[in-house]
Amino acid sequence: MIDLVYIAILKANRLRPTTVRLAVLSMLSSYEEGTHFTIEKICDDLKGNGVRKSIGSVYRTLKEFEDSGLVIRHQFDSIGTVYESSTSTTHDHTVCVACGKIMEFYREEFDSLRKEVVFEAKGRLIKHTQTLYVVCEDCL
Amino acid sequence: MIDLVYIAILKANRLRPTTVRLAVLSMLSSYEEGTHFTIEKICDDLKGNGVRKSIGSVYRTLKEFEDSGLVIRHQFDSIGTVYESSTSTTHDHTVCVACGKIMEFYREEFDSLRKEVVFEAKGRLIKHTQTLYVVCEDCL
DNA sequence: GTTAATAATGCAAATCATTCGCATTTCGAT
DNA sequence: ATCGAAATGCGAATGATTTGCATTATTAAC
Repeated sequence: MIDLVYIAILKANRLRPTTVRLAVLSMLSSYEEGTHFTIEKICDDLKGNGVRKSIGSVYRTLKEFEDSGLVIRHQFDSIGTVYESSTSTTHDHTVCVACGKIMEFYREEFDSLRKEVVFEAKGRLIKHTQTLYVVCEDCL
Repeated sequence: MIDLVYIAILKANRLRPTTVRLAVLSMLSSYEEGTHFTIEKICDDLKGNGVRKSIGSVYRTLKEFEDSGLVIRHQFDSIGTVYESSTSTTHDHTVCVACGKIMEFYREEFDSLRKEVVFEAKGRLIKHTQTLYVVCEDCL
């Protein structure tokens, strides 16, 4: 994809198209959809492409991207912090406690139930997290 | 409650009944059911009772209690790490993003759905977390 | 009850991920 | 091209948690 697209994305989120943001954004879109990545991985991958950016700036950038809704941050037990590019579809995760593999699942019924719970509590739902810690098929 | 009971609980979990463990266990059972507390709070409360224990030991103790299933640890966004005494009923949480209040909810349907998801994935469910970040009734 | 082996404790230092301060550089509206 | 605002790199600071180790407590065997 060409820079113009990334520049447009950044501008749409009121973020100046700077070298760090463009580099990170371009790296993110090189990842397969549904990939879960760490800050470390981004930095390493950038380095692998000859693009050396300070880890502090990458932290700042990911936080901006999170605030803008471009990425979602997850904190999984015993795995730590990972990000994924945000897509239109909400989904929850399974994490294998044996091999660490992260997978996604979606069942509309969960959303309905969550809405009911929040409605009954007279609150407003902002976001949710649901993670199933499992031993995956391969590890059983 | 008398020490003998705490001693029995600890022994049942293959933990020597030491001063730190007894102090923490007794403090935990002084909390109302469903209370969510931090390591800090435990230490402060102990201090308030004239019982000074090193925070390192309290960390160790809570980890042991977690391993034994006596307490459950949660990591909530923007709230951090809190514990609660474990009860027989599983439940999930709502966290108010405005005031930080933590509440519990339970709907059997969630458990059924989770089992289905894991069954379909041919895995084994170890545990799960589900948190609804909301603006609570009081903060709306 | 003493004793010897084992485990727990306190303390401070170490770790680890993340944030921050600030001097320097880049951006973008004029 | 210019100037103020925002972004960057760097290393230092932070905060929560863990760890090493010397000291103390606990337990099981006598």
